[in-house]
Amino acid sequence: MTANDLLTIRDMCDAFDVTPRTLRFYEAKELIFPKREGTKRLYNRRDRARLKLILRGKRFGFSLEDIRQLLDMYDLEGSERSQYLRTYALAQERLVQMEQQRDELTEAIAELKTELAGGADMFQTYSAENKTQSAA
Amino acid sequence: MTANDLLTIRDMCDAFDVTPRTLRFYEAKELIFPKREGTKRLYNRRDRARLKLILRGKRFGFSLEDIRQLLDMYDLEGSERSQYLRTYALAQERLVQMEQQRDELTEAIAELKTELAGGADMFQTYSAENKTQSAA
DNA sequence: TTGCTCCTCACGTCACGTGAGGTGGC
DNA sequence: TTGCTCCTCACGTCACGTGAGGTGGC
Repeated sequence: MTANDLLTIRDMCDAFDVTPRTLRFYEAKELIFPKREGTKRLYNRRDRARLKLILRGKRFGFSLEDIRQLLDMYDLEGSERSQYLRTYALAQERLVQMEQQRDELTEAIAELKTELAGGADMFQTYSAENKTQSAA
Repeated sequence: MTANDLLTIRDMCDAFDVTPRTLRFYEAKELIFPKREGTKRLYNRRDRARLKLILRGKRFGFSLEDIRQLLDMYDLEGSERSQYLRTYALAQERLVQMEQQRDELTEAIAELKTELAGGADMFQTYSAENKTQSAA
């Protein structure tokens, strides 16, 4: 089972493209629990699975606290059904927020493009008003 | 010139949908400079123009420090040409970043939708792996 | 006197970044 | 002994939120 060997913090950083500080921070927030060999951290297959989910949750915009609770829920292995419903509801909420965020971004992009294309810059109006006022 | 009358902090909050704390924060960061009547702040037409630009800059994803520098540039009214080029360059950079951000969001949305549609939840894989490991 | 709005600290939040200073094993 | 990697505080960052405690004018 070579897939279960232990990785150092450096290995983890290279594999998941995160900093050591990030891994230590997630541990302080009780999201991952690597073993220790003396003072050094060692990450096994389970730690890697958790980190993968953490990073995925982040991409969806969940807070670390939300992610921790979801992870804990599944560790307890309580009622599968209620867990599923809770996760589903949270995911739905997030989806709506993400779509709204995307729409706002799309709008802002269009706005900025229009200004750039028009040869106008962001502060044209302000600059003009400023002069009008000075002249008044 | 009724457009130049002075607004209280409350008026400003209502007009721009921000909190008093936000206005005081922007002032501490030297982005706006309302007059004082005793201890109370009073915002004139120019303060309003600046706030409008600040909020617009934020929508484009500029940091408050970036916005402050852009605002200062136009207050100095130096070389119009160089100012324009600088603003244009910054806007171009931001546009690229915004489009990238939008693409990432769009991807994440699609991913989350797929999972929700498949009846799978975010943690299905983890839950399954966890059991496999327990059983091993 | 009571309420309301305004004010100034100043600590808290979120997800880390960034030194400072120290240890372990090749 | 020198280097490299790892470690633990602990303060800094960004854009505010959130009380605590106090003042002014109707």
